[in-house]
Amino acid sequence: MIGSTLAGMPPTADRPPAQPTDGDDNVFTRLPATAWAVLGILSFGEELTGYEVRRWADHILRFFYWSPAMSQIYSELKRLERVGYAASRTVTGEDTRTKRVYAITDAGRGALSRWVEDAPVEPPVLKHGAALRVWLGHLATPERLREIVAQHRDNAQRLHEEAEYSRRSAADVPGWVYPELVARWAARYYAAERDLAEQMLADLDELR
Amino acid sequence: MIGSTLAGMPPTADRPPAQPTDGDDNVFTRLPATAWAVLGILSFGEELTGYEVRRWADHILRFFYWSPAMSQIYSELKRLERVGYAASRTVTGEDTRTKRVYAITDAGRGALSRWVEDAPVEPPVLKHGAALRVWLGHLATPERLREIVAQHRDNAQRLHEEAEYSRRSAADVPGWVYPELVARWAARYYAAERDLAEQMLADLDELR
DNA sequence: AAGCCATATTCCAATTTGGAATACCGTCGC
DNA sequence: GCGACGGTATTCCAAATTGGAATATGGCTT
Repeated sequence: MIGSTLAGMPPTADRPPAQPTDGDDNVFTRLPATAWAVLGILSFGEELTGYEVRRWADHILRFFYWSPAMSQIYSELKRLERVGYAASRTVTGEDTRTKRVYAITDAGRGALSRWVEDAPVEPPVLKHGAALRVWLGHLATPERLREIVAQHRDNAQRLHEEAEYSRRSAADVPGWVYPELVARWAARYYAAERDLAEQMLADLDELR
Repeated sequence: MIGSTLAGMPPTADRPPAQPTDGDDNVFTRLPATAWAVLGILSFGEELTGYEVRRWADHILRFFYWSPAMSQIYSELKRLERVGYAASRTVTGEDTRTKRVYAITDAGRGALSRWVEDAPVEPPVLKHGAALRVWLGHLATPERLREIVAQHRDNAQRLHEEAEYSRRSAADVPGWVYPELVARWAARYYAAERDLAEQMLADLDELR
């Protein structure tokens, strides 16, 4: 028993529990991608309220990254301020109600740059409900299956158009080459998604 | 004040808080998609341990839905058993160690069928780290940006091949038409993803 | 003035994730 | 036959993340 507890022990016993890893990055740079996304919105230079950050995310980010939860945006902003990557001040116009606006700091810009440059390239996270349900096709009627895929195709088409619209808006703003580029990518992505759905429909029809 | 509390009240006040909605589905059918995914794996008929469920997920599901966390699989299995959609028994071969295997129940199959048939078609959830970073291209060197996208392209190519392999395996199993169909879809999806990355690279080059 | 919509923020309960920890078993080399 | 290693099997815990309700306030209509 004593032998086994000693021998079976993985080599964790001699490590400190928290493990601040390399000297390069301190604890603060270990932020979830969502934090970087929020900071990224701020990196375009404007002072924004949490509400406005959300709208930006709704306009552009949603095509390729995460649909925002209000609560999370606000908590991320607080965290970013806590680690010094963002600074906030309250704005109190006399007739407008007081609100808190956030801006990126130099430290924040530096850290964000480092993240963009250095973070490992991870495969995208995909949760494709329509595909999941076709996978379970043996439990549904062929008609319903078609409907699901057709509706997904229509969703993709709509998103394609919205991304295209977003691309055109970005094209008007000087210095927004990269947002425009990504919007173009997104437009193509959703067009592909639509075509894939169409092919899936054809495959489903062939099954009968 | 009294007037406002009455008038400003959204129409929630007269509803019971839990809201079991329609007579059709009871509280139990309100499960997260992950639960349905796990139940879906069981719906192919075999008795599986949590560990085996995970391997199935790794083989097929990961291409279009969620990469599994062990802990979650086990807790989902427990929940599925609690609501009567799965049943478990312990297996104790004399030389093998005891383990717990789960199987889908009739109630589970019925509920899963209803979910596949009736659940609303929601747009896929996408978290595309590479796109996020290109969007922040103004903070990185063009070289590094290229590297990120190129690496993403290679990832996509690899996933394309793996999905293709998965498709071929599924083709051998009788009754796996739908898994095969979805694997084919996944293979195409990752091929498209690879091509989109290639186009993005071309766009990046044009920028200079 | 009432009602509604957009702005702005907070709170809470779940869900979901990631990963460490803990076993046990087979086998391969020695 | 024993020690190391890798695959099987499960549990636990701390965070991260989500969704949505709740709470305001200002501005615009009607």
